[in-house]
Amino acid sequence: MVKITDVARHAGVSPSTVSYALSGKRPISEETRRRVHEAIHELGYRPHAGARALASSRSNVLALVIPLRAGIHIPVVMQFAVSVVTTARRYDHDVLLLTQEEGEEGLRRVADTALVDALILMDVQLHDPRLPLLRTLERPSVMIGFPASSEGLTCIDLDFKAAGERCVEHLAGLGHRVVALVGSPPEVYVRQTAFAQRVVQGFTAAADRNGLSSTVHPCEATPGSARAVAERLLREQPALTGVVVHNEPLLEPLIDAFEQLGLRVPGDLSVTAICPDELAESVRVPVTSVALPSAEIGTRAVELLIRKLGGGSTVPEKTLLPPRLTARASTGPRAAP
Amino acid sequence: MVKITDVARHAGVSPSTVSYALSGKRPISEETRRRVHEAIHELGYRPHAGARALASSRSNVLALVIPLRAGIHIPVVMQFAVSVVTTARRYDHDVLLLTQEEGEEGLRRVADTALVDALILMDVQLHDPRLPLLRTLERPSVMIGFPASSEGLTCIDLDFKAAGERCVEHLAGLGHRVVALVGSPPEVYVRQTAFAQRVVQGFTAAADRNGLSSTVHPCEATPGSARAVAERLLREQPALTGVVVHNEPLLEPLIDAFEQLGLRVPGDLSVTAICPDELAESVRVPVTSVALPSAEIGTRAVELLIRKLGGGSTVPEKTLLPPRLTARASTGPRAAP
DNA sequence: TTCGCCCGTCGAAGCGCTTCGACGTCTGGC
DNA sequence: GCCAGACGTCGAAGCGCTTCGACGGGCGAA
Repeated sequence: MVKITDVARHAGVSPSTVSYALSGKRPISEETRRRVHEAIHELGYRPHAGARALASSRSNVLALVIPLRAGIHIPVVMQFAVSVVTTARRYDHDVLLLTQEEGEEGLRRVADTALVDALILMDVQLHDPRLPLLRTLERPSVMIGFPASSEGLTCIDLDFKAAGERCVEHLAGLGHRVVALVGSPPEVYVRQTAFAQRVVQGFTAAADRNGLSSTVHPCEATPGSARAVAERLLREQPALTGVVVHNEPLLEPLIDAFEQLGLRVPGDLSVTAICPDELAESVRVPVTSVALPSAEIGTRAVELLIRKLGGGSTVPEKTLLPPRLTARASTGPRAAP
Repeated sequence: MVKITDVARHAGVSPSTVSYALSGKRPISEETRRRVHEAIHELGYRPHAGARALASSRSNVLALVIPLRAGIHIPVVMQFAVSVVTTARRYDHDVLLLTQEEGEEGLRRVADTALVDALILMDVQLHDPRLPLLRTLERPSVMIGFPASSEGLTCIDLDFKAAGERCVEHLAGLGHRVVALVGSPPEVYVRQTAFAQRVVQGFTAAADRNGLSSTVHPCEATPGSARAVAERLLREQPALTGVVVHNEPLLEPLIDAFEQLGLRVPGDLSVTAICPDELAESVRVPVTSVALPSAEIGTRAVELLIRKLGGGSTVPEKTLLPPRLTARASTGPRAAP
């Protein structure tokens, strides 16, 4: 293994000079810098990560905790993870993958052993048991999603409340008067996952504000339940003409179910969703949707963390990404009664 | 930060004794071990990962390289990653996540900086450009999938050739004489991804062996192309009664397409697939399938790596998991002509 | 011209851990 | 009863890097 002393000797300087030439933490003459880099290149030198971490108390590794529970859409998690890794690399960091399963002990382990410099958590619940731990940990963290109290923590997410509102307002603007929200599986609400509840809040608030009649239906993510909920909606709200879907796997089956029940989309029924653009576009009838910008959230989360690690500047505790609605083929004006 | 000398002092022993009590690399008396563990617990001691890595030249971290290219089924990748992380933890290792995008440079970086002890690669191609690199790297690796020549490397995967055969034989056993394979998207073959080709080989070989008439159809993973390929199959092979699907996202749409074209599954057409059990069971008509055991492959891959790291025992270069076919509702005997 | 200061570089002191050799103390086999 | 060897522990020497204080030379200000 080639080490920093080898490089130093080869370049005719001291090891500390090599270190400074690499980190830029002290001024080094152009000439010396060049020789050092030449030596590095010729010898194929790579600094030893462990030694570096020990001496600098920075591992340049971020922890990413991914959820693996029921009711979360896997591709979203994956896209998110990829965006975190990609962004981390731009800032010269790597990403350690942890599963939610390891729980608080896992967080404490990677933080306390200095394996990682900072943490990113997904799938935050309203009263997440990890919250107190994160506050005591001496390493910065960013959470995707908002707990009930984010005091002293850093959170980022799509503004799901505004997203729910945005969908309703889009429908209201098209003249729809009776709307329904087909939501995430019941267990997601039971766990009090913040984002699901906020969609409901926004949906309901906007419906009330606009004088619409509205209902909310948590729903399993199976094709069978798509059919069931479609039938139920038509039975209970015969005048229904607008639907908001916040349940990725259900989107396509639900539209199928409505059409099989004789409703044309968007002729008889306008459908809008909160989901990744990619999904909204791949449905048979492209769906008007508020984008779930997982890649952007991932990028922003990493950037927040890097700034926190950089010290100096403080970062905002809350970052809410404004919803962006794209009108597609699945929504249209309410047919004349 | 509490360090090993603190623990040593608190337990009334020397730091080396603490180290040995923890690693078990030298005999320590029961009494001393107890005192050491008490001290560790009372002080909340956690060994510093960097220091440990530096002194022992073992980071206890594995690299996992995930693909993010088109044509691979995301949930499979995710399930795989989760199983790798979970298994790694059982052997006291963590997992660093890399994207294929970083390429060979990424592998070299994490290996040469001693950030990781070993590597797991997914989505291996027949003539994968990373092969020569892996051979020169001084760290062990395991590949998911088989390149053209695996000389000197360690590979593991489902035996896709046997899986293709198994599907055909199941159909042949039910009396079917004309079969078709609906495969992965064309780009997967163009890239010469090993597993896709092996399915074709097995499928064709078994069909020939059994005297069946057969065709192969690479296919995009979009609902539209499901319809298209279904129509084409019926047009070109009117006597078709057996289909093997090796394309996860297409499975459900394809069955839908066949039924919309007036074919009952399994009445008129028997369908079998190579896909995760979970998917096969969630389709409207549960599909007879050869399981894609991503979780098991992940587990086995980690275990191979751990054994390689342990030195001593050598591991097999090739591990082929035998296919396991589960008969479900989508296949039945060929109707009397 | 001289003083002070910045620039560029060096040497040495760790960072917290593992591991090697050494050493005293038992034990058991002959 | 003695020696070989195992057992249990210790001290010290690094692992490869960063960082701190120091220092000589050059420059501008006085």
